[in-house]
Amino acid sequence: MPGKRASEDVRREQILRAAFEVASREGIGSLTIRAVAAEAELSHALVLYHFQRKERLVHALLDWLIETTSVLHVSEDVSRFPRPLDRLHALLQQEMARLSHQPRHTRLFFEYWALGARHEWVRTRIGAELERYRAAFRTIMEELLEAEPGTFAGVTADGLAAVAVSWIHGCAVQAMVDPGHFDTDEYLAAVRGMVGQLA
Amino acid sequence: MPGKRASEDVRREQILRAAFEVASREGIGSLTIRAVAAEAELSHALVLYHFQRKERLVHALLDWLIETTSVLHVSEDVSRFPRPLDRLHALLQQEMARLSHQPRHTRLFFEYWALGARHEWVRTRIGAELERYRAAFRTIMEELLEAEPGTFAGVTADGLAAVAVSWIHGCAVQAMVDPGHFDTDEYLAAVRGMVGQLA
DNA sequence: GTATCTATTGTACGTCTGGTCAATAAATGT
DNA sequence: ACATTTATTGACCAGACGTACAATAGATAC
Repeated sequence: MPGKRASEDVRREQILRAAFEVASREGIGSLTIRAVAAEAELSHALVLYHFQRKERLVHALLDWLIETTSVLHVSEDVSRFPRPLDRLHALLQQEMARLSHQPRHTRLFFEYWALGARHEWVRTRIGAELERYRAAFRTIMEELLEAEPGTFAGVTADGLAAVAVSWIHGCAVQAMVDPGHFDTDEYLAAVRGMVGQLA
Repeated sequence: MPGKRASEDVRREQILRAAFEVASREGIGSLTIRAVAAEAELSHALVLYHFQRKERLVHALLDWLIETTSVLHVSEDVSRFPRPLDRLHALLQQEMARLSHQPRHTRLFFEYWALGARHEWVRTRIGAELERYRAAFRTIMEELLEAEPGTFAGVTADGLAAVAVSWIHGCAVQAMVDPGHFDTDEYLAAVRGMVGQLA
């Protein structure tokens, strides 16, 4: 009674895509082996054949999510600004836009983050990814500190990077809470007002 | 075989406390009627007797969570500052400290927020609470705009309030991601640097 | 004291879950 | 051509789940 065959890689990818569909549509809590199998139009025994235990599927989905989410990248649009402050500005805008344009990825990432409270593997995996994210901001923050030493007395590049990451997350939450009212430009206008010298 | 009796109010409160313990310890996904009953040392049938369906228990827990979480309050410590900018500063610090001192409430609230993506009742309930939160910030933002009209050209009090709420959320996420490194004062020092004129 | 009400319990049912396993057929090697 | 490997499946299991319900005992009314 077996159906058509496929290579290990192809099958795993197919199953992970189905898992993403289920998880982002119905939540990680409703991510069951049978639901994934139904989404992929396979038997649930086959899902277990490729992933052994549910836990491994959940972990593999987090890896897949991180890999397929477009990572933070200091593009040319950002790096062409001569002033570090303008580069930071552009980078923040880019990241706000990116997170609000990949709402399903972002939301699922937040769900995994919540899951991390009770599962160490998830917590460390997400912690590592956030550290990478923070490190990307740290570079631009070091340039900022060097360019305007007087303005940031007693503040480290690490501290600024953490604030930037925190800002992005708060922005992402806001965009998902109130997607109708959320507008990147309007949001940045408020930021400009609050942070003054960036304007 | 029935055990000791209690009034409706006392029993409901007891069950809701047990539900909070279970939900904050093991997550909303693991919030089962039987687990709540075991936590409260009652039969699971009694939990259903008082809440009819699981869905109603989940809703009642969200109400309980919102009611028992210390709400945003402009205390005297905040309102005694003459300059609106200093009041905003103090209010942000107060809220950052509050959220990081009620980590279980805050985390559970975020879990409900994630749940809201798929359950309309949860979404509207949380939306209403966030609106209340935003409204509390709006007052101080209006005073800020009046005091320093030049600095905030084209920015509305609503926009500033949304930014403030977003900031608090980002801060809360950061505090939970990295509770060891998180320090309110250090965080605010970075904020002062970024927002310049607040210092 | 007796009857009524109601908070509480044990039990039972049907469903869904993660996981195991033997059977099967497609692919591969020889 | 035949033997071996392996991807795939349906059937099955034990446990947990939400929910329903009759039975029971504490409280209250009369």
